[in-house]
Amino acid sequence: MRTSQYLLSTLKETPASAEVISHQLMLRAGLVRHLASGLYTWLPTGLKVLQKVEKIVREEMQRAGAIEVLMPMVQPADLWEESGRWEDYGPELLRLKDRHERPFVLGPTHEEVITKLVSNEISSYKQLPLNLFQIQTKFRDEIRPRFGVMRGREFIMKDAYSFHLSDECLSKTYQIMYDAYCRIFERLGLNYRPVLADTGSIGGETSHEFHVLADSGEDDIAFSDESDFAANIEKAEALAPVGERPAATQSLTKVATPNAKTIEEVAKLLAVEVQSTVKTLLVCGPEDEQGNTPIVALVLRGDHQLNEVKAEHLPQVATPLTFASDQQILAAANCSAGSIGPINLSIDIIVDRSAAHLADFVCGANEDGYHYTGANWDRDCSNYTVADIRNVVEGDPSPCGKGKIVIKRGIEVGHIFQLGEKYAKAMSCAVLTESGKNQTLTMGCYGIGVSRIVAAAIEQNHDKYGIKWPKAIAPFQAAIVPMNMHKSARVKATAEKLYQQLQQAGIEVLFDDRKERPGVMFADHELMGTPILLIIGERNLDEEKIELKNRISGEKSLISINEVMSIF
RNA sequence: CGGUGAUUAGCGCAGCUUGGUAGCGCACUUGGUUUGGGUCCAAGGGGUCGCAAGUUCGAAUCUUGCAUCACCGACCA
Repeated sequence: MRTSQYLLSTLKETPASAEVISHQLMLRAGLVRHLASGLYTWLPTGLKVLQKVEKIVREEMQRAGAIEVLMPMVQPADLWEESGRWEDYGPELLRLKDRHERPFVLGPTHEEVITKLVSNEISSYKQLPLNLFQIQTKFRDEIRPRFGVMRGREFIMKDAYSFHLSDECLSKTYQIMYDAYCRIFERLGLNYRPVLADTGSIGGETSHEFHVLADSGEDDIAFSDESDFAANIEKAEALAPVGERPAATQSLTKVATPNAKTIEEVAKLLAVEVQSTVKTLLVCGPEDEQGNTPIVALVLRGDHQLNEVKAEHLPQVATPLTFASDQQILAAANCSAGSIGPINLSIDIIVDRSAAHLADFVCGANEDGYHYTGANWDRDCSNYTVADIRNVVEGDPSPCGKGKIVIKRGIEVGHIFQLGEKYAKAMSCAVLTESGKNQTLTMGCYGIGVSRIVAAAIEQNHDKYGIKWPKAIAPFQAAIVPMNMHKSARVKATAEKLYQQLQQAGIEVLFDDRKERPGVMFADHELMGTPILLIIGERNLDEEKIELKNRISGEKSLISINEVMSIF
């Protein structure tokens, strides 16, 4: 490709709306352009990268035995009513009507369509197991699209769905997909980790996320510093403190804490450690038959944070987690937020394992402006249950039993689930078994955020000059950068000849034939992250040499023109 | 959805307080200059100032409404 016939579209200035580095560089290097909130056009260079990612994903999926299909992005609403997700999915599901006023959705995912397809096409156990995948545009009407293509509303995803007669068979395919995902991210050249994950609204038991490690990631991942353990913080278990709870030594005392509302203020006022206080959060429980919403108290140690996902798994807590309103707090605790405590509270009380291990702690007195000191479980408050409802923090013992927790940020680029029968049951996806019995299938589903990978790769591979693409996904393998070609016939002839040679060898090379100053060319190619620059100048031509510059290592070397082909 | 802020040339911004010919830098075009790290000089093209209504002789500027975009959003018990 010659730059004179290409759309480079590099920018010197960073558009103001780009927050994270990958978004800024994708705009500056001419990979994408913003169209509307969460919607992006892929320019030629960006599309090349996207297609390389797709190619690797496709090859590895095929190698793992999955077969490619392509399903519509627009899907009839009745499919979603059949699965129950028309109600469950919420406003992220974009709903629309055709000219006949028939309701449709823009597919945020394709469980319904694939399950329908398989239930129509497959009727015998002999046709199983089956693993189908597609690379398709998805649409999710995100509350808050951000970070460019990292969290866009429209995005490209590889999604695969496997169908089985037994859970053993599903587990086997799940493991094959797990291994395939590892190969994919290795081939992409990314620093990634598989981590244990919550199955979320999709349901099912076993689930792993694949994260690219980067400070700008939106997820917190808990690692063990001594083992391979890694889990999304949503899922990482906080173990109960070891040993017996210390005995009570203080008596319960009500103290005035005027204007001290936050844990920090109360702890400071009473001159105690934040760790020896508890905070009490009031949340809504599931509605009963009369339409009343019970209020539930969640008690945490003062320095800990509530884990919403863990809380939502409790039967007493409504999903999605909803905090009690000021009126509900007043009705349930007879005080305002800031003075709530578990003692003499006549609602369900769920205490985190760490908070339940405290003795002589400080808590709200359910009276505005007062707290208790010297509070003790069982003696002062006995009507409670204990559960794991907090986020793990750095230094906690790892739930695997080895080492301590370390927390890093990650970008979720893959997620694999064992779905079970949820969709197969709802959509009557069954086959006849060997014994002639009708049996509902069990399913797995496996996603990779293809467009997000492009952004994640940049987050992990850049410097102050621009992108440093991993070799496997660089838009061009090399660029020819001639110095003052329009003045030097020798430089021009050498560049043209080299361009021919590289092209004939099937190497993707960008020939910078613009009449630009060297600095402009260097800056553009470094911004675009081309791994190898072939710099041709009068300076080295007498020795029949050109200069080689490696974008990743920054190394420069001289190489004989005849040897150029050998480096690819 | 709530809070905050923004919207003026392709991009980054000034002008608005105090209403009166719409500006700067980058990018773009032309000519010259320079040529191994984002040259310099000169001339030029490009705008219904987000949309609508109002106030006014006159609105980018004041008022109201709407739209779009961005940032923040249990963390408080």
